[in-house]
Amino acid sequence: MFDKITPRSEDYSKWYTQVIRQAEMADYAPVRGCMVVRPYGYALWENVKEQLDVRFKATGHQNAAFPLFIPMSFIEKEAEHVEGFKPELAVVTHGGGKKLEEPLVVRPTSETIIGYMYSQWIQSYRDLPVLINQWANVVRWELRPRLFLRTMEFFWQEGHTAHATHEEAVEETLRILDIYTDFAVNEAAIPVIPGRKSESEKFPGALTSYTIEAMMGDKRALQAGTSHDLGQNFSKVFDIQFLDANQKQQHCWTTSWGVSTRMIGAIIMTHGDDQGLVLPPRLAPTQLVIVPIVPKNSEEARQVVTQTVNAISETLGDIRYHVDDRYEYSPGWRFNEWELKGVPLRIEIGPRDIENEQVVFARRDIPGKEGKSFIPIADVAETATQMLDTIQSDMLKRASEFRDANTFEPTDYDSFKEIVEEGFARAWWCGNETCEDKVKEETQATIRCIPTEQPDSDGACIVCGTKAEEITIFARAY
RNA sequence: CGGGGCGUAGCGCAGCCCGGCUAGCGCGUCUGCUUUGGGAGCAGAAGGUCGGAGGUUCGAAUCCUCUCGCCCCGACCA
Repeated sequence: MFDKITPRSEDYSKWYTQVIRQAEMADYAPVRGCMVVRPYGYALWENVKEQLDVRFKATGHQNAAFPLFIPMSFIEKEAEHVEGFKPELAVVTHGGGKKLEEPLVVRPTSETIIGYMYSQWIQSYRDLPVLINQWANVVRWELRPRLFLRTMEFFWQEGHTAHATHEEAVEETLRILDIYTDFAVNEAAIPVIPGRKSESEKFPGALTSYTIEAMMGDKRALQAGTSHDLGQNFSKVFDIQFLDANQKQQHCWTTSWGVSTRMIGAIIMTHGDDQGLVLPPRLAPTQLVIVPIVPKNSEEARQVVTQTVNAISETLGDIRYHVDDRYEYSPGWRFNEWELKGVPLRIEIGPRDIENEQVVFARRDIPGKEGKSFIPIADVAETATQMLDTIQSDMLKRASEFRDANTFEPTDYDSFKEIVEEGFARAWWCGNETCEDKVKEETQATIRCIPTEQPDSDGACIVCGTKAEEITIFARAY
């Protein structure tokens, strides 16, 4: 049933896979590169979905569903888009036993088919903006899959909007980036850096791509969400036009944005430790687990424990709790199981506690004795609610400190090259692609983003030394 | 596609180099008894087309040929 988990320091990648499988988040499917999201992993994903969905709806978006299949010719319409996605397409050539007239692409993303529909739905400036999101699965033929981070089929939300002006589209793109940042920081307890992608890293077909970048436990970067200003690139090839108030035909300005099941991977790698998962209380499927401890030879003691557990449970209100009364497993076994699964808070209740009218609280984010405390039975509900909040904010604090401690500001290229192996490098960049390529070639690090927040001053490019206007985050990425 | 590793019980592995009795071990499962405050103990039991095909041989998990699949590391990527 259980194996000792490989410590992160020994082999981070092994640790990651073992945690996912042993905590029953996901399993490998019989098809290469595909995964099965198991109930525990899916419950976490549902909480992610819910929190994002609430935010989308609060900003006027509606959900809809578009087809899984896209005519090949659609993908080929936008030059950069084809070039970017062609290598990773899954293509259906046969259907119903016959060769198809035109091959169908299994959607890798839906700008094209949604753009096609928008061209039919939008006639007038009065139809704008169109603000639609879809929760869907998409397929990209990845060469090197990794559970949650990069699977051939993955689940995500993709928002697609159309606007009358570029200003509005930019505003929308940045509004979503704010939503993603807010979600990552306040729900997932992941500190992220919002910013702009470089030309070479942007979405194929976009004018500008924005991203939130996070640092994982092995100090590598992970793109946790993206929001794209598509300009008029898609509206021109799909003919999404409207008549403005001055009776002039104009092309729409469109955006697209997405967060995927990769977010689960980000949560695992930001917070997990050598005991397993550590889930942020706000997203954890189970926030609190109660582990009753009973002696088998005393029916009476057993009943007292059960009654106390029941009484406490009734006071817990909105807390997502679970009582683990599998007495066939020893208490130690159950403790370890819930630690592996990352449940933020555990309550232990045995006869000894009941005598003292108290219970034991154990915080998942502080392993061992330091995370344990005795709480009077009467105060359980109130303390649990407070402690979950504390755990949530402590997790964010810890992750932020870790990131900051591993973010460096090198001043010359030699130290930059060393430092970028060890974490994030914040450095000036002249904006020139040759400098970007040189870094990539010599260090494997890429430009993760040009942060939205910039200092007032100018500087010298870390690579070529010429005048640079923007501070840039370089790092090795997933 | 290049480099590496692995397919033997539900899971993890040994056996293979050097062919030979009935294919082992650990975990899990089932039964019984004892246990329960950090992954319980004892006793018993069930569980196998050795990834697939072909070949060599009196005899193949083991040797040869072909084949399928998966994992890890690189190039591509949310």
